[in-house]
Amino acid sequence: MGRVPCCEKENVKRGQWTPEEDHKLSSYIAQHGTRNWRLIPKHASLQRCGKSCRLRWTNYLRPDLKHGQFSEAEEQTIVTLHSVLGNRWSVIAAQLPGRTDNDVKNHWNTKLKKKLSGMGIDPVTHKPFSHLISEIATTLAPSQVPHLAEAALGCFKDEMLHLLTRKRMGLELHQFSDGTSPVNTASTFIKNEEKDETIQKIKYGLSRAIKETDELPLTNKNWDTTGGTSSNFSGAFQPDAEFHYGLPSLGDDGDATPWGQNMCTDSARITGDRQVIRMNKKSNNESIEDSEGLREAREASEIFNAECVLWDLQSEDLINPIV
DNA sequence: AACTCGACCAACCGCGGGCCG
DNA sequence: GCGGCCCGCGGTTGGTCGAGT
Repeated sequence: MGRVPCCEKENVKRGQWTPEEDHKLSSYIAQHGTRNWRLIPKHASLQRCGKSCRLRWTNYLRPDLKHGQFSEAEEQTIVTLHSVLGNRWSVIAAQLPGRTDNDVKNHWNTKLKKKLSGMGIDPVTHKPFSHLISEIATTLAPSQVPHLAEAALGCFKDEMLHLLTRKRMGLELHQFSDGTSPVNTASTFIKNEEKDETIQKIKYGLSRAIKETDELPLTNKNWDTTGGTSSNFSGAFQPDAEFHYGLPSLGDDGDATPWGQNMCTDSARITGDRQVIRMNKKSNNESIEDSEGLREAREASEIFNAECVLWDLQSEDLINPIV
């Protein structure tokens, strides 16, 4: 049995709200409150369904809403809470006065996810991508290991490019040690003609790293999963000096957090938001899950990651209690 | 100048839970 | 206990704008 529609679709206007409609709704709510959304459009002479009125009010017209840019503090709060709560946007928004769940969700999907990816952090688990690779690698059968490099290239391209360009970025970032954000992104430092070479280096380095790791005794294959937020993947990832890059210690000790720094890489910036999501889904489904055993690895990884978050969350920091 | 493409965000959709008769 | 209604939530879509070509 289908759900009963919230209103008759025929006589209901949809799409963008006009200033007149906004005014009608605001005036009505100012006088009568928001007791029954189904009746509000009728009483306010609006050809909208109650649901649309409720959304318009809660997401846009409410007088206590903030409409400007998210501050760095707000962004950090979102990321911190998301690492604990996941996509519970309403709970996260409750900690940010003047922000709606829709605001938070949109900001996350359009900005913060890419920001984290550009910093080499998986926005789902809030762990460095390299952590995930290392965990997957430790669970693979030797015959499966050769496929990891290719799969990882698809899934963690941003991370790899970030690692490979970090030296140059580091030089540039030092110029902004006063806390201001650098304008240029990592990609700025990669000339187009260098990219092919870079990818070849990634392939080579990753393959060698995996190969060497596979030859290690089992007890040495765990590349630090002790809960630190910096990754020791670089420890295994050093087939030669040129490939010895460490991840920054992102926010775990309260400093050196490159939060205000736009570290998105090319692939994160030039791809449309919806396409990013679809690409990620595709690569997850086709590259990782196609390889049996990798799925188990991912599940194990999720269990592991559930216990670790990037930023410690103190309950006294919260505005509203989280249930 | 025209076109394309990505970023952004408002709005929609459908589901689930709570309340009430 | 059941069904209908309302509301809140999270995922998704579509329109608009601006930058790049």
